[in-house]
Amino acid sequence: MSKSQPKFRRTAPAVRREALVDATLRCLKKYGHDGVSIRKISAEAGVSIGLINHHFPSKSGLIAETYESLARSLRESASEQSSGKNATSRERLSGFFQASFAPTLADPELFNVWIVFWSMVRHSEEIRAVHDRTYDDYRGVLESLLSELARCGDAPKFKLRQAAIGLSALMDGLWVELSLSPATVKPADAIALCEDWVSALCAGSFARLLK
Amino acid sequence: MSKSQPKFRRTAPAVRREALVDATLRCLKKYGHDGVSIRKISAEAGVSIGLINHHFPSKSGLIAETYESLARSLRESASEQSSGKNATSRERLSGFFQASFAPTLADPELFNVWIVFWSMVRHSEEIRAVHDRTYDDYRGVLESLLSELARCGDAPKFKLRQAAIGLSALMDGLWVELSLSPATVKPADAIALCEDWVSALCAGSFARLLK
DNA sequence: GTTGCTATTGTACGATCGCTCAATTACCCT
DNA sequence: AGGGTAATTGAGCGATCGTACAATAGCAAC
Repeated sequence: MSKSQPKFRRTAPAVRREALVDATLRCLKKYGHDGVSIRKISAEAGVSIGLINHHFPSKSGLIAETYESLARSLRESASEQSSGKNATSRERLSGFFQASFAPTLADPELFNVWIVFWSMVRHSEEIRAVHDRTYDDYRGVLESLLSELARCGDAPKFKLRQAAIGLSALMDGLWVELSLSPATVKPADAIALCEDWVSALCAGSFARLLK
Repeated sequence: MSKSQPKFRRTAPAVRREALVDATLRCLKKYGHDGVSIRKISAEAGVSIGLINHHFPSKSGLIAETYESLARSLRESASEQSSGKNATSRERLSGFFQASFAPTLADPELFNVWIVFWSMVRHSEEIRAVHDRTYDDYRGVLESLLSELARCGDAPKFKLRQAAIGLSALMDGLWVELSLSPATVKPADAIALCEDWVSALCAGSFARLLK
């Protein structure tokens, strides 16, 4: 009966915070909205109930940080597939679509996590701030990809921001349908619809987007 | 001190159930996910805690019926604006867009209600059944509107189902963005993007949708 | 006026919730 | 080796949750 094992291990706050954020993400995937629970998250992380409030001011603070972390992770995953050096702007967009609707990102579990964040935007100031930043960044990525189209002469001049709003809406909507109705909508359908949308943009078929 | 007022009034089950469904909808609008509470709903309806479980087998049964009721209501609202007798198929689609993004339907409160339903699709069999039925109906309305386009010769032959999936995704996504980022996306933008999408469809610019 | 049916009430129960805080103890530093 | 720091624990608080169930009472039928 020697004291071979310490009861717990002290960890640098930054590391612990990240571990708690990871556990939160796993909980949201597993339980959906019911996963937003200090008790479930601490159990998932293998720590005591009290530790979370030592590292985070409140539950919503932890959720907000998880939102921020996941958004960054997804943005990086999708972006790295659209950053080929020797690719045309159109090919980069295709890569972005492929990555966005690959099983890793178009995952029903991830959708459920996102739903939890969306449901908190209206009532939590912290979450809304993260959402606004996240959505700006996302639209910015799309604007950047679309602006290359116009610059390379592949498309007529169009209203960049409105186009990005439209494309992000199309992608978001397809992502929702993929997650909620996987039997009806397939990833290949989603990609085809996005490709067609870009083709129509290049063809100048979106009259109200031209300038 | 005469017993002028009865303590409560007995009501036909069908009427009471409808009143409870209405109260549930008001609660979801007010409190979002926190509104999914027997106590809050019964307070909103002005009845006792126990009455709900007398008329509904469980909480999720009540939510499912509220989902069904709201979906029907929204579908009817949007459809009646697209049923002009002396309208072209294109005009009917425009009416559908106008109605769908009017303040009454593109309401952040309604979005929050919808989010609650979406968040329950994965873990509740009852809710999933309602979702599947609802989404089929919605896509059916769009397919019907789009099929007129082709029939009237306003558009080349295209894959009806895929087109409906694409248009419903675009509309859903725009509806999400309108609700979550009302400062960035305006109803007029949403309508314009939908109109452009239909125009591109009529122009045959969606190569992957043609057949 | 009386009876019967049942819609309705409201208490009770056990579970879970977020958060607090004093006690504990792992680990770095000298 | 031993002391100081602070990461960690876990019991406890008050609140809320969904559901069960026995008691109550509105209302229609006779």
